[in-house]
Amino acid sequence: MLKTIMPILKALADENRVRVLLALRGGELCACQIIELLGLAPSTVSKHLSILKNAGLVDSRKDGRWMYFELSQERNSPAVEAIAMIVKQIENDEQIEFDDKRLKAILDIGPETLCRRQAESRESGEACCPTNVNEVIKVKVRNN
Amino acid sequence: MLKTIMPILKALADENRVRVLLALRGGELCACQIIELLGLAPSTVSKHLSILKNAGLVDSRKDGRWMYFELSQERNSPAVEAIAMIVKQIENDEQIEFDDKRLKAILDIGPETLCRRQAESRESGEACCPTNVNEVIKVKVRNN
DNA sequence: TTAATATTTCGTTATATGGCGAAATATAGA
DNA sequence: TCTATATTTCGCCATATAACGAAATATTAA
Repeated sequence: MLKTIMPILKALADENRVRVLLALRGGELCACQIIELLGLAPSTVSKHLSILKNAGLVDSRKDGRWMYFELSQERNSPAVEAIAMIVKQIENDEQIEFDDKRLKAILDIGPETLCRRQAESRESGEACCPTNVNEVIKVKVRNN
Repeated sequence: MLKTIMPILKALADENRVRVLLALRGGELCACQIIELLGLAPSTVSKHLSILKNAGLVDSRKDGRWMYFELSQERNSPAVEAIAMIVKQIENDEQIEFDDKRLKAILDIGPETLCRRQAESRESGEACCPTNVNEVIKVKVRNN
């Protein structure tokens, strides 16, 4: 049905949302972990996650103060088919490999420490670390 | 690669462009036939077609004054995989069945007659016939 | 060559979308 | 209960996008 697949296709039309879906390949993530991965404001990431959820691409569960998101598990749904199609095409992508590495580091910290650090950096007004390959390249160029 | 699939995903995020892709299931179509199907201005449709082409979703060939568009035939390309995913999910859609019926009628006319009629209706300022199911429903409601 | 015409390009406008910060909400812990 | 805090909602702004009509382009036919 067009009416069900259009929200899915619209949700997939943003690079940051696609990065979220691919980050969730390895299993569920807490909102603060996704915020850290993308390096965007919490309110922005929350909006992205609600778009993914409304399209049926992700499910969420609440655990105390933390919200966890995972890829939709609904078998043969248009959403799951769409995710599979993207995952199949995304091999050897520089940005995604970069995300995967950062994600490992983020997962090592654990949500509590991560959230505390995020709160500190917000208060101090410090810039976030680069979260996509282009930014890294820019930083490199600037340092030359 | 994100850099190649993002243009594809962005191209798919518009309902009119998805309708074009599905209309092309049955084989190539002339620009004027697609214009008639969507009921949009030629310049608008031309833009949609260039977006589909730049994303690798359709190919085009020129035959005199006519431009023909067809689904990309590149085996195992991300674009073709994406189209296959959509076609698989789109069974029994009201809008698409409606488009398929209109398309048959449009194909019966032939490009020459069709283009002449389009030129006439542009000069006279006449409204196009409804080209999506919602418009048909609206017209019905208005006539009650 | 000139006129007609199918399509594209360009400029404009209205709406949609992505981003942020501030405020609201909900929950854990003191 | 009161405070801290993880997330969402809201309001705003800047940019992106879809639509149109007019003008440009390319090709056929006279």
